[in-house]
Amino acid sequence: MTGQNISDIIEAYLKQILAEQQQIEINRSDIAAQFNCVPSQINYVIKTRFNEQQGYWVESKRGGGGYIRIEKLQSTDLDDYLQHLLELVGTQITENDLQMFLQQLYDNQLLTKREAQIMAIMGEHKTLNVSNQEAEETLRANLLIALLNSLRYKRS
Amino acid sequence: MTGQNISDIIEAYLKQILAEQQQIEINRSDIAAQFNCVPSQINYVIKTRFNEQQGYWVESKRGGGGYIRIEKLQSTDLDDYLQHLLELVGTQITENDLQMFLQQLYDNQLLTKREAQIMAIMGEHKTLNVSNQEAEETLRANLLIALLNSLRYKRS
DNA sequence: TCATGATTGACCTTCGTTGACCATTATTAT
DNA sequence: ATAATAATGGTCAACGAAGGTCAATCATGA
Repeated sequence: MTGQNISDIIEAYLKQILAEQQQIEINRSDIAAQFNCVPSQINYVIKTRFNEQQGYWVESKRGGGGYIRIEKLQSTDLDDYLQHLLELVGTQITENDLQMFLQQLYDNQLLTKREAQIMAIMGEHKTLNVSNQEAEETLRANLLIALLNSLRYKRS
Repeated sequence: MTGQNISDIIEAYLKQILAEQQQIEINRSDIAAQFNCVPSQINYVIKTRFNEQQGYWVESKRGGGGYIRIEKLQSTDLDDYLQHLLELVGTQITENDLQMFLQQLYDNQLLTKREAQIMAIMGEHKTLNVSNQEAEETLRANLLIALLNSLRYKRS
């Protein structure tokens, strides 16, 4: 939202295209030149903003005629999709990770905005208020897993 | 009341902007420099004068292009009722207690059926999965308290 | 005096930026 | 064919740029 840094601007640029295109294929050097940054910054943007937790699939090829392709994942089968997310969660997640998952669920209309906000608050550090960080992340993962499972089985 | 100390002055400054703006995004160092104080004083002001109890929502990001965003919340007309519920919660609650609270909230149309269901699942024994029963009930109370507080205000 | 709130600064965590070096693929010269 | 070379993208560690935490200290009013 608040694009002060280059990464945010590049993110916005790519997402604007992806809003209409489903997938995009870029040339790393070109984009880097266009936004006046080093090529590896593109990797940073992709890693932090277009990962699987956020619902994107990335493929690339090196060498002459190389490319980076970013694809917006769309769920054909709901159950497969949720199961896939469940696998991604693992046993521990950070507050930021949770944020990404919730955003994705909202984007895919599996949660309302309010539901996502409530879940975000449930997963906040200050809400959980446990001393041990490991325990906190485990607990947060448990909450998300329970949510995903509930979306899987109890649809109404 | 009137600003004798820097904290009051910074508070007044921010609230004056928020009187017209609904939300404000600041750069901690800039504000600190502007009021000739150390950056951490901004945190102090926010913590003591812009917390959730006082109807504000604060988000921040570190690193390059970081920010602190303060959002003014709109209190609902059911604030008194929610405060009353908050007093009832105490520090620990059982799964059954949680059920009753959620039913109340649903009956009063403060939660949708789905939202209540999600919250119930969050508070389940098997979701929280903590060994100690005291800890479990404390945690469950924390979740409910966070929910009630979030319902007290409306984000725009 | 003493309790409470305000101020300060040392140290920490997170996020973004950069560049050196690496790996893979396509093209061109032999 | 094979070997060099050019054209891509990938990784990673160092550094810089925010904001966060916490405990010590100071100030003030009851």
